[in-house]
Amino acid sequence: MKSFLKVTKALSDPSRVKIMKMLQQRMMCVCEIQAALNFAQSTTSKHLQILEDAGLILSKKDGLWVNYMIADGNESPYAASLIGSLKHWLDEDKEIQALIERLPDINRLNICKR
Amino acid sequence: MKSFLKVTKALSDPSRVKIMKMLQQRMMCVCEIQAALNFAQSTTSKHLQILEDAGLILSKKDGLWVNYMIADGNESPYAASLIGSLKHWLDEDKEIQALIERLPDINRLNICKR
DNA sequence: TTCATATATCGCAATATTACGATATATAAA
DNA sequence: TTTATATATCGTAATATTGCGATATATGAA
Repeated sequence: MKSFLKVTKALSDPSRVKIMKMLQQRMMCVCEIQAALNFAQSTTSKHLQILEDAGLILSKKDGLWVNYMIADGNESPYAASLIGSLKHWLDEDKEIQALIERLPDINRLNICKR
Repeated sequence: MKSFLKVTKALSDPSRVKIMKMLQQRMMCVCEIQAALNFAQSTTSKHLQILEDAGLILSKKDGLWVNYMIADGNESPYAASLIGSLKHWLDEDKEIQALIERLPDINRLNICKR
C-alpha cells in the first residue's frame, strides 16, 4: 500500500506531473527543471526527491550536475505502470505542450551559474 | 491535466484505496463502508464524493440507500486505466486482505439504523 | 403530516503539503 | 587551500487535506 501511495501522491501534484512529461523528452539537471518551472531551487529539489522516492525517476551525478531521468520501473510495479501510461497521457494538455515547446531553449550552460 | 490529477489525488489516500478494493468485491452503501472503515458518516460520504468526482466510482439511489460501485470508466480514461490496474494491485496487502475478509459480515440490515 | 433513517453538506480543529529563503554539502577550478 | 557552482536540507509561513460533530436534505413509514 505504502509504495502505491508514494506513486499516486507523487503524481497528484501538477508540477511533478510536468517534470515527468519533461523528463519523458530528455534527461535534465535540477537547474534546468527549475528554470522550466520557474521555481526556487529548493522547491525543485524537493519535488525531485518525492518523484525519486516513488520510483518514478532516478538520478545520476555528473560532476556538479545531477541528471534526472525517467526510471526504468524496477523500483516499483506501480511506478512502472504509471510511467508507461504517462508516455501517451497528457500530450494534448496545452500547458504541457507549451512547456515542452520551450525545452530546446533550456540549456544548463546558459541557464545556471547563479 | 485536471481530470488526471483528480484520479491521482483520489487514489493518494489509503482510506479511499481501501474503498476501491472493497467495491471491487461488491457494491456497498455508505453505512456499510462507514462500518468497514470505522469512520464517521460525514467522513465516509466525503471520501465517496472525491472518488465519484474522479470517475472512479458511481452511485445509484435505492430508496434511502445510496449504493456505490466501481465505475465503468466512461467518465475518465485515467480512471478507467487505474480501475483496471487496481483489479490485481494490492491483493497481497495485509490490511486490505483483513478488510475484505470482514466484508461478508458487513450487511446494511444489521449495521445501519442509527 | 409527523417521525425515523440514510446520506450529504457545513464549520472547524488537527495535520500534511507546498512554497520560499537561508544554510549545508559536494564537486571542480584557481 | 580558497573560491565558485550545483544541489540538498532545514525552518517556516501559507495553503490544502482529513477527520469530526452538527445540521440539512431526501426518502419511506406511520
